[in-house]
Amino acid sequence: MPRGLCHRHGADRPCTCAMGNLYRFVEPVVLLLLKKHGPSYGYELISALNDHALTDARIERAALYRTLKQLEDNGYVVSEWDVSGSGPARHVYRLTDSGEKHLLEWSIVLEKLSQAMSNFVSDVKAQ
Amino acid sequence: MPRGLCHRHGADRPCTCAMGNLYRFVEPVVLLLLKKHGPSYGYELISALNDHALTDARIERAALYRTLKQLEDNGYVVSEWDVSGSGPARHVYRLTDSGEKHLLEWSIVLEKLSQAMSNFVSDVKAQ
DNA sequence: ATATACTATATGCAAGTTACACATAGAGGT
DNA sequence: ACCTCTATGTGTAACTTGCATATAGTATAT
Repeated sequence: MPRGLCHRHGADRPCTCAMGNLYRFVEPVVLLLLKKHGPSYGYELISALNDHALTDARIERAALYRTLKQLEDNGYVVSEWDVSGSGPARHVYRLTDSGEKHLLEWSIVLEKLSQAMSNFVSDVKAQ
Repeated sequence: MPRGLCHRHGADRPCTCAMGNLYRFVEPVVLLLLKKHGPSYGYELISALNDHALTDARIERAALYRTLKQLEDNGYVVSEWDVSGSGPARHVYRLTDSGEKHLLEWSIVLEKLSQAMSNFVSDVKAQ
């Protein structure tokens, strides 16, 4: 990061920049974007990702490309090269059935986590 | 972890075990416990921590001791040694004013994150 | 006496993660 | 020739973490 020092938002307000990329939940958001908008590629996903991200941190390109590779290694997406358009070839990823299941699992995990966080916040406010 | 393989819950249900310790939000939960129950020490905190954790993952002792040290390095807690009881000395931590502020910052971050996750879950269900 | 169980704190390390920088390359405009 | 935009990746030092290990005080049973 380096952790604990945010260059983007400064020291004047709390932000999630001190959390790692896993904390930014890149994986589930990519899975959802692929489900909602169909097959896509890194360069296109990066802007959508920053619009739909769960935290206020900017998603690194490097993190996204590595996440996509990892998703493919795990069988959650499959990819092919699109050389039809002009400009550099696009590495296009498509969600698999396994990936859809994985998205639902993420949904369950995040629903519980959301509730737990909400309870935590109430607990803090009650003090 | 190793990430992506949960030995505790098996492969049959989604869990948060594949997330790292940062994901388990050890820091804010420790801060809240110290605020609610007053000064405490690692061995006592570890069980309370596992009861109040935001995720279903077991909090590692090593992670807790390192978190406590880090909190002290950042001025969010101060510590002293309690040698009054029987048994080994206890490293007792107490929340500082700065630590209370930090807890409130965490609360803001987690409130936003909770809402974002909740929206994400609705979005998944809408598909 | 000695074994073992519980309390309590902490470090060592291999494996994994990440923020930032860097490398590569196609196409279009000036 | 040079710049800009599109597009995909890798290199690496610094950091994080899961698991094992080290240390040590006290109590209870054998």
